[in-house]
Amino acid sequence: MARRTKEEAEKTRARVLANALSLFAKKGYEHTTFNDIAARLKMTKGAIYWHFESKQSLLLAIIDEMLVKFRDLISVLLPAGVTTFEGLSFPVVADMMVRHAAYTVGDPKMSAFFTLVHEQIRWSSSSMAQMREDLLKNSRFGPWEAFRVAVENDVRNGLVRDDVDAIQVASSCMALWNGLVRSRIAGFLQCDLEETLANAYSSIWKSIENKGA
Amino acid sequence: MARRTKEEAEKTRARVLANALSLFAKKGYEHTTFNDIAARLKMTKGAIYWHFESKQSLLLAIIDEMLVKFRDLISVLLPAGVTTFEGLSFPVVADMMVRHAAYTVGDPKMSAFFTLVHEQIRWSSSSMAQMREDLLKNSRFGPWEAFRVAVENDVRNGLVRDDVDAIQVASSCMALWNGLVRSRIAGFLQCDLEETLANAYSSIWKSIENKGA
DNA sequence: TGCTTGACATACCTACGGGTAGGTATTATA
DNA sequence: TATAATACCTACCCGTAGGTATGTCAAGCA
Repeated sequence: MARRTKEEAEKTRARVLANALSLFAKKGYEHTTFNDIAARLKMTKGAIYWHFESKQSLLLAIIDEMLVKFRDLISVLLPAGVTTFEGLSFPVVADMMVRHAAYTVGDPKMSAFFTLVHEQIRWSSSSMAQMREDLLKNSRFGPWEAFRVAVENDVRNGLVRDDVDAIQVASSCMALWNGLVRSRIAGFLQCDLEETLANAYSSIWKSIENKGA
Repeated sequence: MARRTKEEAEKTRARVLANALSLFAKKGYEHTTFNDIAARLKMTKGAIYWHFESKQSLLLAIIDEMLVKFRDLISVLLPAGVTTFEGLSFPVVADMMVRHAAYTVGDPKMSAFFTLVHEQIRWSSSSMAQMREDLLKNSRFGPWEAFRVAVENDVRNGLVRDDVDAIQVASSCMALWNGLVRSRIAGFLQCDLEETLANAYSSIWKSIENKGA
């Protein structure tokens, strides 16, 4: 076989990205070789090296692609007309995060990405330092900040008691989210994700809301 | 150097176990070589192979050792005179798990083990299947079951509303525990672990307790 | 005292995985 | 239509890590 047309090549690149994500998520980043990916695509290692200069740059391309998808999803989840997390109230953010969880486990690419990032990459490796930073900013701090800001807003507006620590609440909410989504994707969760998460967030809300107001 | 006495050899074995755990937790199981461990102990690879027939059997020995420690800890955490989880109430189990968390992050070996198990081992590998099973039974299902049984007891005794789903509550409690302890060990947690976990469990308790009783 | 065995050290084998050099046929381009 | 760039394939290099075979010397025992 020989040279393909430009759009065919673009398709090939996309197939490499998709199949690499799926394999990385299933077998682990370090235990997936270019030969594995190539075999699945009925191609050779060299072909992949033509599209991506190194294994790490392939991973980076996957992450970049998914972060775009991630940001798109966030903006879809925001209430109509709203473009930032600023000014939202806790129940709104909580509801967003419940739908976020539902979408994440429902979309194969998203749940593969979640698995990849949370279970199949050794972030402690020094070569991953930069990537780790980027991801941390985008995917972890985003929602965490949203919860924190929401609680702070609610305290200011008298909706939440002023002895409540926003950082504690945000940390708990994210721990719940990550923990439940993880168990769900790993197949351990014995109950309904959306319902469980919504109930848990509702418990937290009831315990922090200012009932005097 | 040549042959050591029997007790010296036993000490050597223990040092291998301790240093391997520490290195596995820091660099990852697969990225720690026998040479790494040996170098730290000022020994050679061959010496380690004398004590452990393979890398996996070394890991297994570490896990076995820590699971014993784990079980000891559980029995220490149980109220005086109590030997099983049966018959306990939710607040008691929650308090145990808060202290469990505090102990885990406070003990270097325990937190290294937690990191190893949760972040530095690719459980999806087929060779890990058996080990995964064992661990699942011991460390994950244990506390989860404790929470579930406690809620069921409380429902039976009228302490908790009978529309509460014990499985949902147990899953949320474990997600919180794992998520918060993880962030804490990874250095992300911006608030006090014990206080945050206790507050979160308290929120859950308030939302499920039978206030009519 | 002498032989065996235990507790290592040394040197090696082998497989594998990331990456590269060079070829090749096609396709875009002038 | 000649030429260059493209989209791959084939064959290879090389470092590394798990594992092994063998050497060595003191401890322990008869």
